[in-house]
Order: sequence, then structure tokens, then C-alpha cells
Amino acid sequence: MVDVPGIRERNRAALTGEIKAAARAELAEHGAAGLSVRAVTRALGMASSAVYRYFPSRDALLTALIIDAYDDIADAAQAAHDAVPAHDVRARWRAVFAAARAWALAHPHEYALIYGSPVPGYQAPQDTIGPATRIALLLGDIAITAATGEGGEPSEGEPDALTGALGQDARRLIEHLNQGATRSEALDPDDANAQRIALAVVDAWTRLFGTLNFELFGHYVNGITAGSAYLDRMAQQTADACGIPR
Amino acid sequence: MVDVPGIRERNRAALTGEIKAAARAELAEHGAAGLSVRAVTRALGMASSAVYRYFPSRDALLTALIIDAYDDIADAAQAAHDAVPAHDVRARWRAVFAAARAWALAHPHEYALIYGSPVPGYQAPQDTIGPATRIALLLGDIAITAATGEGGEPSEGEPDALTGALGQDARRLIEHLNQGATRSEALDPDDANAQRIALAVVDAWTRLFGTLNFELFGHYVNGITAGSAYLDRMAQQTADACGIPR
DNA sequence: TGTACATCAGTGAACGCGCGTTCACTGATGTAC
DNA sequence: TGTACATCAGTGAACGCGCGTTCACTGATGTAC
Repeated sequence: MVDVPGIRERNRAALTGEIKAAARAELAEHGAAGLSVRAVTRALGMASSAVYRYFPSRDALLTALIIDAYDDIADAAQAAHDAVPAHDVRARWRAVFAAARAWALAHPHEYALIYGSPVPGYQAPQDTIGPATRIALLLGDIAITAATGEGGEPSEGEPDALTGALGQDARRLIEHLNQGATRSEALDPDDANAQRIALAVVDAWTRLFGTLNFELFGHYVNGITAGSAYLDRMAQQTADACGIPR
Repeated sequence: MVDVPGIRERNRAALTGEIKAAARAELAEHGAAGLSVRAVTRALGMASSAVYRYFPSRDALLTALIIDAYDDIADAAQAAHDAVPAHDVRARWRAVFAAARAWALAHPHEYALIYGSPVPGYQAPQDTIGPATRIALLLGDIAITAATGEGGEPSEGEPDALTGALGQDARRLIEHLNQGATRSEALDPDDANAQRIALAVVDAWTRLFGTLNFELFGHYVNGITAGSAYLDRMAQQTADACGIPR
């Protein structure tokens, strides 16, 4: 006999999803700080106290939305990446940038939830860290593949390994990247070129979301209107900086 | 007889300042969305209705805080810039970056107010645009000085003028920059090198605040800890990209 | 297969709280003569 | 310089509203025998 989920279990999964969907809709109206469990339950036609069968508190609901959003944008980026032929490393890199932008434009309020100001009084639990760094790790993966593969560009400028706190950061980042994925290649934490690449990946990740923030939060009004072309240009520049062959 | 301001006028100016100061303190506790005029007046020991003698609504108070914050960080950047000898263009550029970071760390909630997610339901009026772009114009000013001065670097790569929407953006940006400051130099909107510089300035501006966002909003946890060194490195890289001589 | 009991989902009332804004008012400051 | 009136700042009560969470409850689903 197959262990088929009972009515309760299926209902629970379904309603949990409906609550999160309604909460996402609420988010679009009133933002993260204004997310109200009463409004969510109202939209579903249920008693406000019913949410507590599914989420122990408003904050827990928020956490679920945050994790979902991180995973959702990372899934979109990963899918776009995987759809590109593996040998075209630069196209994979650009696909991640474009997919992140497309997701952000399609889900502006979930985007603001994860990349905007932190919700005051809300402390993000540890569970959000993994999903939050997926795109950074994906970018790092691409860069490492390029660096350790055939067409890797030689280091230019900055021939010395970094010193001080920034050097420690770079070494730690390289160790993170090395254990990140199922990959045979690895970077040497003490190699100057590897350090340059690691910081270039962080830089690319920062520029991707810095640009999306400025576009979505309205700082480019009267400035940049060609958001897609502008971001792709940035993808190219960051790919250059990471030593990804053209 | 000197037209000395009367008691009323002085009180009004003083109390307006006190209200804004108390509101800034509130901001730190509950964020922009949770800014409550009742809490502000409570902190000042006055009736909640009294604010309406100074600000017509909660949104107007928010607007005042936003404009103040933009002006405050721009003042800090400008002052740091002006304190550097004029001939050391690169040091002026780096000073702007460092000053912006220092201000952001010192005023994290005001920073989040202007560079974080937009407050839901709040529509920023036109008055905020000028203050919001001051730092971008300052960066543009430095870059143009360098480009049109003696030590200006020649264009490298990207020899063709930009086409399409991004080209239009670049031309518009150059016109903004040209009329921005009291400067005799001007860039040619159709010159490829000028276009490259204009976009590099936008890029530098984006990277500055993208980096500060990531640092302040917690995305660098377990990643970058040497925030100051990291940002200065970025200042150097963006200065390179803008053709500012070393 | 049927029955008895345990578990769980969802309800609706209630608690205690805070919010933005309005309004008629009192008393102080300013002004015209 | 003094008086009469107009302007303004600040008050406190009130309106109407929404919030997160708790709790005792009913009825449906699941389980053990």
C-alpha cells in the first residue's frame, strides 16, 4: 500500500501555499512592514486566528516568504543558466544577470522584501542565509570554471596577493566557493589571481543587485531608461573582470 | 532696525527641527513604514495634534526627512571632497566614496530611508529629485574635470558611439552633467569616449550605493568584513573606469 | 467492518493596543492705531 | 506707551479604524482495536 497523504496533510500543504500566495499579494499592496495576517486571512475568507495553525507568528510567515523569494529568484537564474550550452561560459554568465532582472521586474515587492531595507524589528533566522547566497555561488561557479578551464585569462595587474583584512576576506571567499559546488577544480586561497577573481565575483554580485535596486527603487528616473541593455553591458564588464573569455 | 525674527518665528524653526530630530530617532526604532506622529510627539511631550501646525501630514514629515537625508549625505560627501587638494583628482573621488560610507554607517536608518525599499503608499514628490542626484552630479563633475583636463586618459576599447536606447541615455546624461556645475569644460554628447565616461559615472554611483546597501543590509555577512578597504578598492576601480589618472 | 477515542482545523469573541486626523477650545504673541 | 483686535501655537477629547495574539469551542479527520 502506498503511503498516500491523507486529506489533512494535503489540505495543510494546499492551504499553506494559499496563505503564502495571499501574503505575497498583500505584500504588493502594503509592503513588508505592513504585512497583516488579518488582511491575509480576510482575503482567504477565514478567521484571522486560523493562520496560527500554519505559522506560529507573523514573523514566521515573513521568514517563509523571504526564503521562498530567495529560492524563487535563484531557481529562475539557475534555470536560465542551465538552458545555455555549457561551453558558452560568457552566455551563461549573462543569462544569470538577465534572469535576475526579469524575476525582479515580475516580482518587485518580493524583490524589495529580500534586497531592500531590512524589516525593522525582524531578525532574519539562519535558514535564510543558504538561499540568500545561491546566486553568488552560481556566479562564483561560472567564474571558477572559466578560470580553471582552457581559455582562462591570465592575471593582469594586481600581481601581489592581498594583505590585511581584505586578503582574509578573499581567502575565506575562495574556500566558500571551493566547497560550494560539485566541481573538481579548486582555487588556491593564497594565489593572487584567485583572490582577484573571488573579489571580482563579489563585485559582480553586488553590481547586479545594486543596479536592480537603483532601477526598481526609482533612482534611475531621468537617467537610465534602457535597463535591459544597461544591465547586459554590466554583465559583460563583470565577466571581463572575472576573466571569463569573450 | 534689523528685521529680527520674532519669538514665534524662532520657536517655529526650533520646534520644526526638534520634530524632525525626534522623528529621526523614531525612524531608528521602527523604520520608515512604522514612523508614527504620535510617537514623535510623545517623545517631545506635546499633544499629537500639535505636529499638524508644522507638517500637514505624516507623509509631509517623511518627505522632509528624506530631503534632509539626501542633503545631509551629499553635504558630507561634498565637504570631504572639498577638503582634498583640487589637483589630486583621484583622492577627491575616493574621498566621496569614503564619506558616503561613513555617513551611512553613522545614520543607518536615514540611509535605509533613502536607498532602501520605497515606503509603500508613499509617493516621493519632485522636490526629492534634486537632492537625490547631488552625489551622482559630484562624481560626474570630478570625472569631467579629469577627462577634459591635462592628464585625461585616452579612450581604450569601445571606440564606437553607442546606439539605440542606451546611446540616448548616454547623450541625455552628458547633457545633464554639462549643465550640472559651474564649469567651463563640456563633453560632446555624440563622442564615444564621453559616452563611455558618462555611463562609467552612473556605474560608479550604482556601485557605491550597491556596495553600501549590501554591507548595511547584511548581505556581506560571512563574506566581506573589510568594508572600508573593499569600498576603497571599488573607488579605485571606478576611478580607472572613468579615466581618472592615477 | 464497525466502534470509541484522540487529534487536529477552523471559528468567533475578546484583550489590549496603537494609529492618523479633526475639531472646538484656551492662552500667548503680534500688529494697527 | 497703551489699548483693541487678529493671528497663531498648542491642547485634549474624540472618531473610526486596524493590528497580533489568545482562548474555549465545535465539528471533521484519523487511528487503534
